[in-house]
Amino acid sequence: MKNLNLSPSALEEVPVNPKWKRKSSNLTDGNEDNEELNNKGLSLALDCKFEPDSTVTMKNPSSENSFDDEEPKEEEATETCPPSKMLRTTISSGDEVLQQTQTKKTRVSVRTRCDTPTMNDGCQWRKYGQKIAKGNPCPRAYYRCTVSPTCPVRKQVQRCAEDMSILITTYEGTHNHPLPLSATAMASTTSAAASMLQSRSSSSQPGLGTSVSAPASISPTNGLNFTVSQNNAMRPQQFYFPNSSISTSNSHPTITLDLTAPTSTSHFNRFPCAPRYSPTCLNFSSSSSSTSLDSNSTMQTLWNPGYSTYGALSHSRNNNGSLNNIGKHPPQDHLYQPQMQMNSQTAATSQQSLTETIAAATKVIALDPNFRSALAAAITTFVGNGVVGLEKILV
DNA sequence: CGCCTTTGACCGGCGC
DNA sequence: GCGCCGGTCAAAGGCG
Repeated sequence: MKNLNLSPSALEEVPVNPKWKRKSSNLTDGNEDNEELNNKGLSLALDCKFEPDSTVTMKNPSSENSFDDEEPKEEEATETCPPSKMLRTTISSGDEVLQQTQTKKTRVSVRTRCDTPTMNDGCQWRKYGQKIAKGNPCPRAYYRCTVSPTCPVRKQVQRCAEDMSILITTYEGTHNHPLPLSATAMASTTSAAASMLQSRSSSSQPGLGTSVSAPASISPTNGLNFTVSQNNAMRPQQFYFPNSSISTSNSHPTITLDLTAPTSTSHFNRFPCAPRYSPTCLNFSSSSSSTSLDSNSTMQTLWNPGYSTYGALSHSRNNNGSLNNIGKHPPQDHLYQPQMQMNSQTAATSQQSLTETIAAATKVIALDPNFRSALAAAITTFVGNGVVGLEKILV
């Protein structure tokens, strides 16, 4: 069995620019906290496990095709594979597909409406390149996470060619360091989504006590449906991610979380009350430790589409969403959260997991109720009142 | 002065 | 083998 354990030691594959080390030294304040968190096992690093012996692979030709037909934008925006590539993937033997999955990093692409160059996800990024991608006049910017000099996480930011107001942020890799609370919303969600994507190739995850009981599927309404069960004692949890997709590119399996306003009313049929969120900068900040998803205020602070407390702090000289003063303890940053917000129903279960071992909680962060809550947060932030509908879906 | 962004060059993968 | 393209590097310049 091969595990792609994204522990810090396993993440040395990314060359480290010496400059980052200098930079990291400036983050001592934050890192000290991080180290403390590490001791507490509160790292957001995920165990991304792949099960070679799994009979479930990434391929899902019918659903992918159906999706691609309905949302062609994804191709140019998130490097979704062209038909030829997809064919190459889908016709490959299971071993080959799996091999590719193991050797290629999973990407999580988030489509949002954002007026600013990048959305503020609470993490600290350094731009290291910019390219004009084919098929899109808007340049694609490349960022590295600079919170930790060894952090392998990278993100690509690009405007949608069809709609300049849509910002496509693609995350790759998993943070190998604790994040400030303000960054955990996005990090957890993307990591969870990536893990979910990877879980599609795994029918079970021994040791985690969590399994994806059914492979994710693409709903007729361009949404992601997938079910996660835990410990067999927990009721299977079904997720629905509207406007989202999974793409198994030959190079990078990508999951796309489309958080933009519905381009088609059918996309949000499950969220009839969904308001059109503010087209302002996304702010993946959170100052809340609420345990209820039913609270609109909670969701408004988590992945707040408007400017909240953290957003005001982060508008420094680089408006790319990075946090120059990340180590200066924004009001809520000291409140590191091992868990994302969760609804009351899942709180008990997740807390039980936490009490077992924090390490285990870290591992299951993606497939645990955290996953649920993180994704729920993402959804509910943008659908606002739709949280009720989401709750129904999740239950 | 240190750190950042910018930007052209370079490299590797992939398709033809 | 060649060219295209995505991704990365690194020098140069700007900013606080």
